[in-house]
Amino acid sequence: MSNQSNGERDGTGSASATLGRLEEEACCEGSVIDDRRPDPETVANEEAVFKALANEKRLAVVHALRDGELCACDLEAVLDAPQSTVATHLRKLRDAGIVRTRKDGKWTHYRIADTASLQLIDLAAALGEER
Amino acid sequence: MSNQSNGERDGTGSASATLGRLEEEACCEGSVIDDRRPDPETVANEEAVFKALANEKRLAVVHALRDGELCACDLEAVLDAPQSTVATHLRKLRDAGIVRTRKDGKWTHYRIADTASLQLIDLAAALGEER
DNA sequence: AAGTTAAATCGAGATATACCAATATGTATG
DNA sequence: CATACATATTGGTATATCTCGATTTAACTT
Repeated sequence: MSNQSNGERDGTGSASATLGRLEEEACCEGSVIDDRRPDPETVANEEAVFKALANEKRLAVVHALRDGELCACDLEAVLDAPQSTVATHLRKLRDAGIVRTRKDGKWTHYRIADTASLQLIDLAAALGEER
Repeated sequence: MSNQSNGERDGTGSASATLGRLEEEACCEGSVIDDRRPDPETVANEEAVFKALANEKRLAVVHALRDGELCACDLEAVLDAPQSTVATHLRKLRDAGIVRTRKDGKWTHYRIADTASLQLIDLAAALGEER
């Protein structure tokens, strides 16, 4: 596991390398920092997706939709929660682009928008197990 | 209220099934529901992972660690936030199993625990874009 | 041991999210 | 158009999470 037996030199390098002895006195360089800052827009996208899925009930909805679309009333039964609560969660999943809706008369059918969401969830489950 | 019409066939005449025409009068079956309920433990695992990543600063940390481990002080600089704030976020990532630590004297080095986390983030970014 | 630095933890106020009853909107049907 | 039903939205409260100064713990250094 750990890895990092590696031995990469931690980047202190530079002048200290010339002396070599006791160069352990440097940790925070300052040069690294700028390079490691991620693109804010990318992070915002990721955050939106993760927030949408960071909830027990919304995850249960996505799981329920794995085998095909369901109407809101079915999902209400699956979650066993008040109608307004379920509707709010569905709204958030929709806003996040995780699910799409199909209107059929007075019913609204929900389905997974992109199978990538399912991959995402499977990955998270795997990661979560080995905690 | 919730429940209400529930699953019983709405009394329009149970015989409707025999005719079959205009059988669009049924949406919530009741049979579907039980089959579609996910395993609570699985959902809990997924939720823990998604919660850990559903935060701008913690995502920035994971991104920063893509290219290799960094010490807490480096991450403090990356996030540009007070030390205690950063430490709290790192604690959460550690509790969630997203990162691991290596103690080196007075420094603590953080690294990604499992590259699956990176896949996870890439998937989320892709999903987030096409919103 | 006293002083210094890195990092973790604590405590409390600020912000966000979840929950759900009540209400509103939309769509059929009599 | 009155009624019933499916779903969406609203508003207020409960709960959770974020933030950060202050404090503590731990590992050096002199």
